[in-house]
Amino acid sequence: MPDDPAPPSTSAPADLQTLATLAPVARQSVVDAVADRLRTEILSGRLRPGTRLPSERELSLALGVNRLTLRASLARLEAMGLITTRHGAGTVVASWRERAGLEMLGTLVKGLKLADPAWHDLVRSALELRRILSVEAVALAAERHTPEDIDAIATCVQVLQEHVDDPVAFARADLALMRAICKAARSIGLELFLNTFSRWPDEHPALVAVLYDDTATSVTIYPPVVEVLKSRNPEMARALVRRALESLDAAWTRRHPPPVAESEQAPDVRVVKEKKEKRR
Amino acid sequence: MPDDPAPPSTSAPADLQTLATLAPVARQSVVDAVADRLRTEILSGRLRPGTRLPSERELSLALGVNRLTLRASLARLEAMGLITTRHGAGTVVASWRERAGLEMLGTLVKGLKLADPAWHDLVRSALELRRILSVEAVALAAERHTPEDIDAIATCVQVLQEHVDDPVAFARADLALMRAICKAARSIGLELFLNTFSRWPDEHPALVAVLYDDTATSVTIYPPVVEVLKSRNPEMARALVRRALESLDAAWTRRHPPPVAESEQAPDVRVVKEKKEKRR
DNA sequence: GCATGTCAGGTGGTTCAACCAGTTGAGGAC
DNA sequence: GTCCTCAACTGGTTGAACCACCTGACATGC
Repeated sequence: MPDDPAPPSTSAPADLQTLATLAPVARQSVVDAVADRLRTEILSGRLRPGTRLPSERELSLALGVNRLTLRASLARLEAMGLITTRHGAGTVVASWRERAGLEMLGTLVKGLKLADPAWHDLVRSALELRRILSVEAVALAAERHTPEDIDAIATCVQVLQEHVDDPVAFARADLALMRAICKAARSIGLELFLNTFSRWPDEHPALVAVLYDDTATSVTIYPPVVEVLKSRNPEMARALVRRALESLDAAWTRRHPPPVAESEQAPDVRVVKEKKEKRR
Repeated sequence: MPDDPAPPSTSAPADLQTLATLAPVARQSVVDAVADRLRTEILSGRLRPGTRLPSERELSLALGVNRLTLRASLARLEAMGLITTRHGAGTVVASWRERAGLEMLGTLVKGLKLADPAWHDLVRSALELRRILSVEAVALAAERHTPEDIDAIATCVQVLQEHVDDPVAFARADLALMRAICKAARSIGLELFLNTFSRWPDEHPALVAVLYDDTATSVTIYPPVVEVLKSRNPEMARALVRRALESLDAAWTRRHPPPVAESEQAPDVRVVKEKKEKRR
């Protein structure tokens, strides 16, 4: 290993800097590996919706794993809404655009390169969702919050300001703040919605780093939000947050322009044309 | 069986009416049964977040199923974000309010009675989410739609008007319309968001019937929406849809007033007090 | 000719017993 | 006291076997 960056060869523990930089070892169970493999095949479009998978016995043989292990992978894919299994009938690839949940958004983005126009479309979509969630959560919180809620939110804002230097930590703090606002909005639905994004700092740190690449500007919008919450005026809150986030998102788009200007829609996300009303 | 409603005893096939009324037999696999059982225990609060489950060997013995069957159930619960397993360490109940996805909303509602204040809170939350989704989807669609989108949407509206008499069919058509609008909005995120609700007619028909209990009024709001879409004015679209849905939701709340007026927040959804910032 | 019932072969679902692999904490060596 | 070792847990994986279910081809009856 000639070019490795100085592995500590002493018996003394490595310094903190090294430890912090050290990415956690990517350990993947067999089940994970198989599930990832099949997931990629489906999301990339190589396995089209409606395609029938080989039987579990064949597939397990082909992949070199035990049938029960394969079954665990398939169960995971089914929970994600990527396949449908029927006892005695077989397993078919489902239409993920119609069945998968929001958590698929992060997975989809991860599977694409930065240069891909589809990547940009997905990230734009994610930003839109965040904007929608934030605007409405603040509006509802403006109506329903208690003094305790305001305290919790103010604390979160303070924590946030301490992490301007680290995008991922900033994102985590931002999401903690959003949770406090959703709690103040008294909406379990919004909280569950938020949960989808809460996992992003852990599961997609690279993506989060790109999204929060201007924490210095982001951090300026929060104090006014706290103030407008106190005013208990949902309309004013809505307008303020919308304006702030639209300006943030516009700045982000300027920093990350779509790779191909002339293509109006992403050509690489396979939109499977299907007969409408194929109900049930 | 003395009071059964006239089971057809002739050899001739039953009339269509009877067949249509016949609910599909509720078949549940062992894995489903075990997963449901544990899910209920967790969502009801009898198994608190942080509680460590018995080992798989013990639990499978106690439930009278094979360990592999139990494992399949546990895998399902983990996918739902209700538990966390660590190789060698054990399985602990997770905090579903911080981990579960949006699809848990329907499950939560299903587990409660209509008389429960918590039921009302959850349904209100669901209505809020639908309103948010619809308003923003229409606003984005107003900016980005093509003539083909308008055609598809108009067709959906037509289908919708044919199902005013059947709440569940109406809901299905309403969701098909929403999908068309989300497609016009060019937002995969909104589509995935919508997918959570798309399963409701199949998975929670009773709930859907309660939500869509005034299809006659609902159906009147759609033609203006199509018109405002054509205008390509997102602000006007936003305002129109918001006003329409707020009025619909208010009427629904008048028809279904919260069971206990004085309790400000639902006491029955166990809000587990946890130390903040228990990060990672 | 056509509708109906039967059944073999293939599918996913479940069980069994055994072993592999990671975590934890008590206890011993220093 | 600190550190290492290791036994005794935990979940993860395997193989073979059997059960439950669906499908389509085929025989049967009208």
